[in-house]
Amino acid sequence: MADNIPDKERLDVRRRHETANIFSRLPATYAASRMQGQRLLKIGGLSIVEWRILWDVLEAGPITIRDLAELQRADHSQISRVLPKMSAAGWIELQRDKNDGRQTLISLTKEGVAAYERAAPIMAKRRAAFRKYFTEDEIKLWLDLLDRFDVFCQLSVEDILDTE
Amino acid sequence: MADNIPDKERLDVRRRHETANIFSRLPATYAASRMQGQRLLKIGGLSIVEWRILWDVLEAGPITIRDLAELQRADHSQISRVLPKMSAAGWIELQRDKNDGRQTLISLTKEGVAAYERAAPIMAKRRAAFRKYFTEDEIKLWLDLLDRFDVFCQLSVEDILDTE
DNA sequence: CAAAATTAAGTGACTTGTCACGGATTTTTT
DNA sequence: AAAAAATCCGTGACAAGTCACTTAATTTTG
Repeated sequence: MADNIPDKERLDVRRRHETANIFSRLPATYAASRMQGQRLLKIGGLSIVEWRILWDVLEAGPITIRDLAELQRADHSQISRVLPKMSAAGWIELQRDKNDGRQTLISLTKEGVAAYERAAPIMAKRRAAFRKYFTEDEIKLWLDLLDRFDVFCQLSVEDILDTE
Repeated sequence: MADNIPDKERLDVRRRHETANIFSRLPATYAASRMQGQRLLKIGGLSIVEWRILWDVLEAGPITIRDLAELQRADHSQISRVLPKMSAAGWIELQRDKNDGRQTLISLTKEGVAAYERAAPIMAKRRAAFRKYFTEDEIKLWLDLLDRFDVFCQLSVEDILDTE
């Protein structure tokens, strides 16, 4: 702690360390991406969670909450919590599955499709802009890193403690 | 919507699309990483925010809230909010900067160093495990992608809408 | 077939993260 | 030197995400 190195330099050193640490970078980068998404979706009056649901239901619906959560690699509670609001807005219809009474099937209404279509071109432009910043190969490489990182993140506390 | 493609296949198609979409992957991946971090820090009785603060203050302190936030690329409010609790726990000392009365200088107490040292070896093991999953070059490449993605995320709504 | 185990969904409680705004202090401009 | 602008920090309000627990329904097992 009580080094003789000037404060300014210790700050710079620390900044370089933080910059080179993937674990430090991820939260900030994801937050920035999320904020950008929120700003873009605000134009169409959607939240991120709503947008994801509309898109997935449009492409793969009618669909259960469970399957939606799996598609989005997210906890089902996140979806479950937003549905009443989306239903009240008239975007989706919820109906109990006749074959399996535990499940709820989500389908889009015309208003839901309209809500989707308000946001979709904007989000498509975002992806187009993204592809101007990164080549096809770079994206593939990145996805591969994410695949492997997902595996790493499944390591349990014991796995980590047993390292080395 | 009313395609003739079976539901199962549409789900698979959608899953592949989600899997290949960086914007879809980031939230899940970051969430998984954060959860792993939380589980590891729980052993030492720390939250993520607390851990980051302890580490940065140890390496670069005494330091202001502003500088801490900049190091972590996070909003100052996140740090500001946790400090009273950490001060009450006896880990840090807060004192108003004599040169600039707006600023608060954060420094570690002995108990703060002890709290850091309870978590540090565990987190070091995590980074060691991480380096077994990814080579030095891959990490460099990933950091470069993140650097460029950060630039992309700074694009304003207008920038995005002007695309193409 | 009854009992036990699993699964789907809803909900409470929490963490991590942002933005916006106000009050106090410092710095810059005129 | 006074006025204006900028900066630091605290706080309220919110979004996105998790886990743990409950209830209801279905499947599996004995």
